[in-house]
Amino acid sequence: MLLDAAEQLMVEEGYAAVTSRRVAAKAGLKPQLVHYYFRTMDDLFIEMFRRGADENLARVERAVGRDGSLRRLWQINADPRGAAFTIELAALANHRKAIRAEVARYAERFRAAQLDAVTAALEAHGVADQMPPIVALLLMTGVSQVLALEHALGVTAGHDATIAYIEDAIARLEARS
Amino acid sequence: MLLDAAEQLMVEEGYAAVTSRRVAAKAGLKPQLVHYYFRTMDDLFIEMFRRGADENLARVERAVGRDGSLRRLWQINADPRGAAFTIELAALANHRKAIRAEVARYAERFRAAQLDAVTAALEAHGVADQMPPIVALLLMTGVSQVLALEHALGVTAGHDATIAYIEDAIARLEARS
DNA sequence: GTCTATACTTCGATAGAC
DNA sequence: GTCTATCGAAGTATAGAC
Repeated sequence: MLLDAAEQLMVEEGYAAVTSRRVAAKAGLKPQLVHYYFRTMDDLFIEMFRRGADENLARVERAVGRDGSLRRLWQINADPRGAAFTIELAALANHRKAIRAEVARYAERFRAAQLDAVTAALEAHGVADQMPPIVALLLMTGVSQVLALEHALGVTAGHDATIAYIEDAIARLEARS
Repeated sequence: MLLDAAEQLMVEEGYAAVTSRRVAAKAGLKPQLVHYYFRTMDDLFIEMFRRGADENLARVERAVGRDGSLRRLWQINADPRGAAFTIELAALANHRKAIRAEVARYAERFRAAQLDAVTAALEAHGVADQMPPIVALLLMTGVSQVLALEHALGVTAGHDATIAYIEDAIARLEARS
């Protein structure tokens, strides 16, 4: 309950709103219980992140295990849920070193899980020599990230055209084989 | 002096560290002067953002005015300075609506300034029909953003390959005409 | 324009009863 | 495991002297 409350607070009002008092209030508990279960707020942040990261990683690995197509990978990356979560997390990691180490470790695992699928897909379509899989993955990650960030800001010019372009490119690639 | 102090604090320790007491201390002044000059902390944040945004926009417009090549645009976007600033700003905009409106307005002006240059460059190379300029711009923005964010986290796998790929792609495009 | 003084709120964290 | 009580620090903001 406390972790749920903390996650919700962070997405809705930013990491600065994740205080022992407010987290406890949202969970209907007393602030002291936050310290009872997590001792410090840093501990709570780390637990909150780990829980979400593990879920997300498992979700990607399951999806890729069933269907490692570029289309499927793009769908996973393009999912705008959690954009606010990602942004807050990046900001938080920027100046809490315990969080930063945790996020960096996760980012590498996440990247590796996706890279295998991208490599296999590009090789299957016979274009792995034209673009290194890691480059394709970073391009895909980057564009989905900027779309999510701008969407959160309310700036969406060119988004539909970009999504259409990428989906068309994937379709053309898949039609080759 | 207060705006400099605020900007530095935000980049180094996050927006939560930008308090009247700390900003004043860094500037060698009393906290009350922050309120004398900006009344509220929201006002300070907005002033701080406007100053940086105007500088940045002018810098891009100057550069594009002199040399609107894709190479030049990529260099501007790939500049990792201000990555931490961007991340904190996005997080801040996420939950302070006064800031959010300001950031959104700026994002649109910034995008427009670059779009003109990308459009002209793609047309000059005769490839504007293959990829809409707005798509090229969003791809470029996205990849430079993800590179900056990961760099801040200390995750840099594939970065060199991606930069090399993009620079090579630009070189091949420019060699056509 | 800068200072002292101050009101009021919220924060993290702990002690100790039950 | 949950409670009451509490400490000390830090936050925003204002009033008023100089």
